[in-house]
Amino acid sequence: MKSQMLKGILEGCILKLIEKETLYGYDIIVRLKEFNLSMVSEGSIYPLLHKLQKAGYITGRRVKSAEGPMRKYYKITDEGKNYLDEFQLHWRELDGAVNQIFEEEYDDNPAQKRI
Amino acid sequence: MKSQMLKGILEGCILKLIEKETLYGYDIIVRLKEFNLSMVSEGSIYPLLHKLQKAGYITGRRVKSAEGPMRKYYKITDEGKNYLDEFQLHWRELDGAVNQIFEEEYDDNPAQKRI
DNA sequence: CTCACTACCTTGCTTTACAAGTTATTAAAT
DNA sequence: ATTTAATAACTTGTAAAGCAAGGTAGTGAG
Repeated sequence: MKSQMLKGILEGCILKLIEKETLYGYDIIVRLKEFNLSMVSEGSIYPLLHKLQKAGYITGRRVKSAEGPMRKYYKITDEGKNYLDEFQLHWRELDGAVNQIFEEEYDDNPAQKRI
Repeated sequence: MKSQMLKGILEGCILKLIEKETLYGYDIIVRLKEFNLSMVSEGSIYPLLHKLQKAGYITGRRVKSAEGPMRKYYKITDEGKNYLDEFQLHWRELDGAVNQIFEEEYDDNPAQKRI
């Protein structure tokens, strides 16, 4: 997947993941990779998490881990939920517009092409 | 629509529009607005067209117009078509990933939630 | 003791997008 | 004749986004 396609969208995705369940940064990276967003790396995620926290969309708290250094768990705020709703609307608009532009023709029977 | 969601995607969209038919910059802006990509403006489009031309993905030629100054019509190249195919693959991946993350639960009957 | 995995963070760079301006042509309105 | 509006292309300066490449540190296995 190309990286420069992600601008702005990554923010919404990690906010959505945090909305579903409280997560820490490293875990978010692992999960995004599971969703085939393979290009996301720590240099993208951690600064974004700090930005979201500064904006008041998430809150973080440090928790000791038995398997490594301390984890910083993030939780979404009410403001964050509002922002996420907005993002979702914008994403749907963008998604619809781009898919409309790239819409395929029905080549197997052009005469009966659907409208 | 929010503007910062567009990074990278705008490029693919205008390349696709040029693939469908030879277009000039001003017309591309009008068409993108018709697709509800209302935030696109000249400051985004013209530099992008120059970048695409420099990369060899499109070629431009100036044509006189009866309704105003000269138009610069752009046509996609074979290289541009290859690049567009790549873009389309990447877009589908991104689209699938994001929609999976934002997938709604089937609240009306959680017990029979689809897999 | 070293290696690998986990976990967080920062610096510096490139790319992207866009607001706000400029210039110029045509046609309609004043 | 002059202003206005629409058309059409372009540039400058700025902000934002993403990421590679580094660093630091804890845990556990070999």
